[in-house]
This record gives sequence, C-alpha cells and structure tokens, in this order.
Amino acid sequence: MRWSQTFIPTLKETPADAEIPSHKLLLRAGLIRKLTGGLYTFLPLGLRALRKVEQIVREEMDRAGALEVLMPALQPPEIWQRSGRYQAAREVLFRLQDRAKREWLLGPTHEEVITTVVAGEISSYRQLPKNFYQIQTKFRDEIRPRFGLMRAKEFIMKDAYSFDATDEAAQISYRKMYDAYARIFQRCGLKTIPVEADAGVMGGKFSHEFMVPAETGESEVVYCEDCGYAANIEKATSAAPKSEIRNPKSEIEKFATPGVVTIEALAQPPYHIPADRQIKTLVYLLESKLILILLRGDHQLNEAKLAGVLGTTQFRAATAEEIYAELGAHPGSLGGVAATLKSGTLPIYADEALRGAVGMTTGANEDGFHLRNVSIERDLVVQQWADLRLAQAGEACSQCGRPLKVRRAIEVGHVFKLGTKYSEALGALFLDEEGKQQPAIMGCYGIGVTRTLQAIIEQCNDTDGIIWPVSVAPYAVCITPLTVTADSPVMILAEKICAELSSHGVEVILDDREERPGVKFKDSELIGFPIRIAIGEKSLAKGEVELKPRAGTLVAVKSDGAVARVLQLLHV
RNA sequence: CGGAGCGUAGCUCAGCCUGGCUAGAGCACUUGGUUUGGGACCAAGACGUCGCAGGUUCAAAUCCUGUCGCUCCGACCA
Repeated sequence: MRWSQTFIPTLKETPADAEIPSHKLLLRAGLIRKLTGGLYTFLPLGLRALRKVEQIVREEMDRAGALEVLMPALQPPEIWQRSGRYQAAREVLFRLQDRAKREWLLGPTHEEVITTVVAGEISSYRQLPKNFYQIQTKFRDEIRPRFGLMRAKEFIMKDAYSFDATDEAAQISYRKMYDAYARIFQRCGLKTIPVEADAGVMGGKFSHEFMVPAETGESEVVYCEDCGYAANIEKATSAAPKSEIRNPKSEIEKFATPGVVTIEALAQPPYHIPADRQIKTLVYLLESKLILILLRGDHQLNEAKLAGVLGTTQFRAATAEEIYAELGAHPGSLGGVAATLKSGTLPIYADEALRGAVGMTTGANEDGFHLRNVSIERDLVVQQWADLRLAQAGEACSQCGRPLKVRRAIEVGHVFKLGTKYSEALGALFLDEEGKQQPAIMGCYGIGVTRTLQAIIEQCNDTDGIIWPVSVAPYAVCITPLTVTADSPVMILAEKICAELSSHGVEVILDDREERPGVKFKDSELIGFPIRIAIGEKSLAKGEVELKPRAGTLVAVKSDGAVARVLQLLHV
C-alpha cells in the first residue's frame, strides 16, 4: 500500500478531549475519529489493527472447537422478559420502536438469543456439547462513556456460549475457553493476569476475568506475589489482622463527643481511639426495611459481597432522613448496640473481622454521643456474620498470609460458568441418557475486542507513539524513501523491496509522500510500525538501507539483504 | 443523577474578569519561491452563524437566564 493512496490523518497535537495515553494515540495516529461521546469511526489504519485482533480471536475460538455464528443486534423484548433481565438490565438497554409502535432493543449481549436458538434445535445429549461464538457490535447505554474505546455506547465484542449435558462437561468447556483466552491475549502481545471475579447478577458461580495491568484501568486487582492469588477487588478476600484487645470486661460507657461524625475525628485528640477499635455502622435499605452493616472502623464495605450475602442487588444506602426516622440519630453517631435501638432489633450483618471484638467504640444512636467498651457478642445481636469488607493493600493474603498488593487494570475478557439460569428460563432442554429432561448447563465467555485493541496501545507505547506488536500492527513494515521522485534510484529500490516483502506475505506500507524526512520519521514512530526501512541517497551510495525496529536500535544492512533480514526479524 | 471544568477557524488555544474599532495566534490547508536525513523558511491567500435560544444594553465572544454538547471526579455499572 502506498501512503498517499490510503488515509492516515495524523495529528501533531493532542485533541483536547483525550485523557489517557491510548486514547490520545488512537486519535493522533489516525486510527479512529469520534462521532460523538462513546461513538467512534474506525479509519483505515485502525480498522486493519482491529481486524487483526478479531482474526486472532477467531482462530483461537475455532481451535478450541467453538462454532462461529452471527446473531441479530436488534432483539425483541419478549426473550428478555422471559429471562427476567428486561427489568434487571433495563438501565443499560437501548430501546426503540418500529413504525407499528412495537418495542425493540439493541442487544447489549446475546444469552437470550443463543439460548432461544439452542432451545429450538437441541433436544438430545447426543448433540452436546456445543459452543457458539460471534463477533458482533453490542450496545449499552453506559452512564458515562469514557476513555475512547474503553467504555463506549457501541463496541465490538466476541461472545461465546457453551452448552453442556453435565457439570463435568461444563467444567471442561470452561477450561477450554480459559486456555484459549490465555493464548489470544498472548498472541495480541498483551500481558494479562487472570483473576477470580465476582459473578454478579449473571447468576454464575464460577468466573475469571482477564486483566491488563494499567494505571488507567477502571478495575482493581488484588494479588499476592508469593502464592499467585489474584482476584478482582469485588471478590478478593483478605485476612484482617486482629485488633489489639483492651479493657475486655468493662461495662459499656456513654461519653460525649460533640460534633464528632467521622471515624477519623474519633481517632484524633482528645479521643485517641484508633480506627481499628471503632465499629463502623452503615444503614442500608433492603426491601423497604432498614438493615445495619457493621465493619471495623478502618475497613470499607464491599457492596458486591453484600449483594452476595443478601442474595440480591436490590438494596441501597439509606438516606439521612430514613436513618433518623428509625434510629433517632444522624450518620456519624450510629451504632448497633441493642440497648440503643428504638425497636430493640434491626437485622445486623457484621463483617468477620469484628468477630469476638471487645472494648470497641461505636455510636450511641444519639447525636453527639458514643459508647466505649462495647463487646460485639455481648452487646449486639448479630443476625449474620460474613466477609463484607473490601480487601486492602498490605493485608494478609487469605491463602498464604503474605501481604497483598492492589493495582489497577483493564478488564479485557471474562469467562463465566452460568449454570442453568437461561436454559431453564428459555427452555433449552434436552433428554439425557435415561430419557430425563434436563436444562443445558451453560457458560458464557466475552472479550471486548475494541477494548482489547486500546489496551494493547495502552500497554505498548512510548513518548514517540505506539509500539505495535507484529501480530496486530496495521502494517508490519513501513518503507520510507527519502526521495520519492519516480525513477530515482532511491524510489526504485524502495519499490523493489516493497514488492519482494509483499510477495513473502508481509504487509508493507510505502511512504511515498513528498514530505521532509523528519515528518515521515515522526509519523512512522507515532503510528508504531514494527519495522521501518529508511532509504536515502547517502546510505544508498554505500549500497545500504537503514533498518529500524520500532522498539530496537537502527542497523545499516546491504540493500540486497534487507528483505531477508526483515523476514528474520518478523519470524516469518 | 451530584460536583467541577470547557464550548471562539480543520486542530491546539488567546481574547471574556473590566462590554466598544474590521475577532486573533500557532499548526494544518491553497499558490509561488527557497530548502531537503528528524515535525523547514519567506511571501501571498482561503477558512468563523464566537455551541444554540432568549434577555440586559446605544453597543454582547465578553454580562444575565435557559438549553444542548464535550471532558473530568463521584455515584452507578449483567
């Protein structure tokens, strides 16, 4: 391809609305352009890289035995009503009407569609297992699209759905996808960490996310360098150190704390009560009733874990008014001590780290007062103990006891064991060997293809621009003749090398623009072609061309050996 | 949805506080010339409903109100 024949609008300056490196580079290198927030056009170069990622995904899905299909983006609400997600997921659904006023939605995912297909076509265990996948545009009404392709209203996703007759078979399907994902991201040149993940309301029991470590990521990963434990922050557990025990037997004592409404304030003079000796009392509203959540003062609630304990996501933090009406005090003065509760009881969910805690301080349910010498088992009625807290860096790994670390990451893939939620709801049933009707056991497996592309750029760049891994580069080689006059020796050689590389299947772009060398060099580095071959009068006089790997050092090679050297570098 | 910021040329931005000549700069673009191994130089030129609507005023890019859009933080997020 000749540069002048394609369309690569590079930018010298960074567009004002890009914030993170990969987003800036996507725009500056002329890969994408924004139509409006969360919606982007892929320009020729960006599309080439995107197709490379798609093809790697496709090859590995095929290798793993998955079967490619293509499902409609436009879907009828009925199947979503049957699965129960028309309500559960209504916030993210783009909904529309046709001319007959009939309702439709743009699919944010395709469990309902594929399960409907399978329900109609599969009726025997002999037809299982099956795994169907597609690479399709998905639509989600994101609250806040951001960071370019990272979180968009419309994006390309690979999703696969497995159907198995038995639990054991489903485990095998899951494992195959897990292994395929590791290969896919490796081939894309990405370093990923597979982490245990919260299955959320997808209804699954078993789940891993593939994370790309990056400061700009939207997720947080908790990991242990010693034993290899790694989990999404929503799922991660930790062993909290026991707080020091003092005054174990003393009676509860009420004391005045005028104006004190934070853990931090109570830790300061004149009170000097360390955060880990305070009980934090949170009030939530569950099915229009208040519940109390108790944590140690230095811990934070993990709402995903709370959802798991409550068995629903239909809860929220209570408002100050709701709290005052029931407890007679405002946030900052709340506590779960039975004697201070108006009704005597409220359902109390307490974090495990508080088990056995004595000599604690908590709110008195009276503004301006706290209680000290509280023994949680003696003075409170805990309905349920559970792991409710957010794991923090430095806490002990629950597997090996070594300190945990936390870092940000971009989620690029997610594998779920779904179970039978959708197959039951949508009738994907089959007859087993005994002639008994069973719902298929499902798994679902997603890869954000457009997000993966951006994650590659986020991980592979320097101050000059992108550094494409060869496997996903829009072109593997950029030939940069410094004289472009037709029939000049430089241009003739450039064209010869271009033709030879092409005949070996190498994708080459020839920068035939009448630009000064500096402009061409800067552009090629900004875009990040893995190898650049510069040909100028000076080097040609010595019978040489310059070969510059994007991430390596420049070498001069004899012009007739250039092609062989490039092929070697590309491992073709 | 709460908080903050920004909308002026294709891009990056100045001008706004303190209203007043014909609305500016750099980059990019067109033409001519000079240059030619790391984002050249000179000259000439083209490009604007100052986001939109309303208001105040003799006069609005500038002040006020509303509205739309964008960005960031938070909330939220199968």
